[in-house]
Amino acid sequence: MEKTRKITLADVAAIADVSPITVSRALRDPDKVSPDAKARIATAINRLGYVPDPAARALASGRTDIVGVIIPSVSNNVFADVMRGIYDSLQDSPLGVQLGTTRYSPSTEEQLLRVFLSQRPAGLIVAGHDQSPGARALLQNANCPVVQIMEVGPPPVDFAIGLSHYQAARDGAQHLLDMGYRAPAFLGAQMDPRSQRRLAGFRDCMLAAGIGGDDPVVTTPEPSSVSLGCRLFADLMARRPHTDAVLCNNDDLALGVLFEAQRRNIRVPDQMGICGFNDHEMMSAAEPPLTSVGTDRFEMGRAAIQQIRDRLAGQGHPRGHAVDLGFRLIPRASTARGIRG
Amino acid sequence: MEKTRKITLADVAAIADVSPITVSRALRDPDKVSPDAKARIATAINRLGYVPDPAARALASGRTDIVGVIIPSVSNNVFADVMRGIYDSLQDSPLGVQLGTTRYSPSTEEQLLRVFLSQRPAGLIVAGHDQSPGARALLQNANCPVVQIMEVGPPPVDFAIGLSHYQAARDGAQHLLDMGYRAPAFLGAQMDPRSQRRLAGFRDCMLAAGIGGDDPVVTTPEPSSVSLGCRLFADLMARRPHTDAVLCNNDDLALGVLFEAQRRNIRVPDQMGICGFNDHEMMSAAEPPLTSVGTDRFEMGRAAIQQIRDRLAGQGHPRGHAVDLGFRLIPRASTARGIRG
DNA sequence: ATCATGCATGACAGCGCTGTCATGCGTCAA
DNA sequence: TTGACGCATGACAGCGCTGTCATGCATGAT
Repeated sequence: MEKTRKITLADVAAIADVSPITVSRALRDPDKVSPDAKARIATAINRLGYVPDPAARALASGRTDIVGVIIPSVSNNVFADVMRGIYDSLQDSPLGVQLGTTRYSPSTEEQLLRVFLSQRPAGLIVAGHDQSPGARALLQNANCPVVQIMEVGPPPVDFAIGLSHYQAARDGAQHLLDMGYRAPAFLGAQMDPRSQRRLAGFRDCMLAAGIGGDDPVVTTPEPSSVSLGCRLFADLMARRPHTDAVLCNNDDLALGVLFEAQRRNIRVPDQMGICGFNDHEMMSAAEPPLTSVGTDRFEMGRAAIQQIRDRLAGQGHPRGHAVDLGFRLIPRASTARGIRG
Repeated sequence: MEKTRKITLADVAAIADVSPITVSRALRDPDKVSPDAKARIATAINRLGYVPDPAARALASGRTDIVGVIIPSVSNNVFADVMRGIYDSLQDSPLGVQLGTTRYSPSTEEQLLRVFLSQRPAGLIVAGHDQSPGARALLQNANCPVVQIMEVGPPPVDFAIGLSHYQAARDGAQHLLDMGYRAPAFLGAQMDPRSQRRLAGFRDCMLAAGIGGDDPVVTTPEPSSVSLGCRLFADLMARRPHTDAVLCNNDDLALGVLFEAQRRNIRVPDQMGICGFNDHEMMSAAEPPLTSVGTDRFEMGRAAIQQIRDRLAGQGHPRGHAVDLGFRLIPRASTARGIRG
């Protein structure tokens, strides 16, 4: 295979009969170049198939067009929706995404942050507010917009968009009580900080209602899955047979609970109420349709990129601002006790 | 906020009392530096918190540590598993991932490829073999390992790992016939090239069995979802009430079919057999558990990165090689007609 | 006629690192 | 003792681009 020499700005400049710097300007700031020169440059670029070298650009300008995205895990399908939002609002922008995963480890997160920052990113998107002190310091001093997604509550480093997981779970739990359930339990897998706060919301709701005594909580460090929902529900019923409803930390678990209940001929919603979290698309399709606390993951991703784009354009939300997207309890048949369909 | 000057190799070198080039070597090729110098350099790096500048490195060396990954869409949860495999085998490597999505458009793919290649990536992972001629030429001349994932069959540009979607679907269809179903249908959403080949496998199986006449295929350009599975199944039953089994193009659709069947009191598997594709984790958890054609998406991602790492180390599969991971039909209750559980 | 002004363009240096070649020194066989 | 060799280290130039400042020229006000 023939090794073709790399095509540079200078090659384009020679053909277009201008200086390299004019070509550079034509690409980055076309208004500053005469229409005539622009046309010649465009022709030359096409003819040569010139593509700018991002490394050289980054070195010379001290900036890149890369947005660093740091999430705990790609398998968690909450983040799949966030990523969709991110890619959606990346349309028609020169920005690219570099994705890193922390595997729920704060030290990995800090290290990743250090690597990403060394590339002088155009922006940074991180999940949550629970960084290590070192990571937080890095974010604080980052020379680019920083967006914390998923959650609002603690003061943001720069800008945050998300919801109160505590309140969302508390409302979900309250819904179970409102529907007449008297012994709700909580099912959770891989309890990241946001899950912890959801659990706290559940606990406070029960406390406020004067329901307590035994421990209605089953969690595990395993990653979430539908099968895990089946198993956790089985454990729960073995340990606490009088349970009449479950608030699940996510929709996968809720689906697993539904299947396991079907297997055991436990009638949903009459004998067992089920409420999920996030309102994944499948919840409405299930039989019976499953109640869930809806969150807008897509919008979190979309708005995060939008904020970065706005900031780069000198606009956007000011530093320290947070947007609470809220949540929506979506009551469905799985918690409609006593209501005949 | 105080603007701290960037820490460079030269700063580290000054403190460690060596020349910058020795620091550079200590980082990239430690065997070539004396233990004594290495120790001093390590101390200096820690003290200063030095992090190399990837842009400068890329410009000087003509290479980066970025692997470009080009997939159709992040929402397709097949790719979530692939990404898990990719991140898993990225552990303990200096490589990073830049992710691009084609949104199923060959021209977007070609453009993305051009952008990625301009960064001189360490490797490239692309989904499938159906690139535009231009994109294919770019891959052919890429100055890095190229891995085509998901599918094997056509000769790879460099290295390919995947399976025969035609054969996998054909076996799935044959399984339905083997279980005694006589009027199977095919349900598909967003028919990308791999889905097309699965459909072909289904059709050829039916043809070979002498089953035909009406058109047992329902597809749509919409992206796949569980709810869509419900709707497509409803359409199918309206149009072709004698259908007694469905081969679904993926597991989401299969789950939707199960729910819709439950809603209509259609007994699975006796009145309706259901077979999914990919064998997502939830299939075994469903009630009844759902038959599926299992594929190893995780391994595709894992092996793709491994191949790139091996190549960079001067090893790995030779150019032109392909690895067929195969598939496994996982028969479960959803197609166990006449067998009482 | 004169000069400040704005516009299009260009010259120059340098971003932080690495490829290449060169150097100094100790070691070992003849 | 001599020269060849391997090892650790260094000097130099340059990767492709952009920030900064400078230049040349036409315009319109004075």
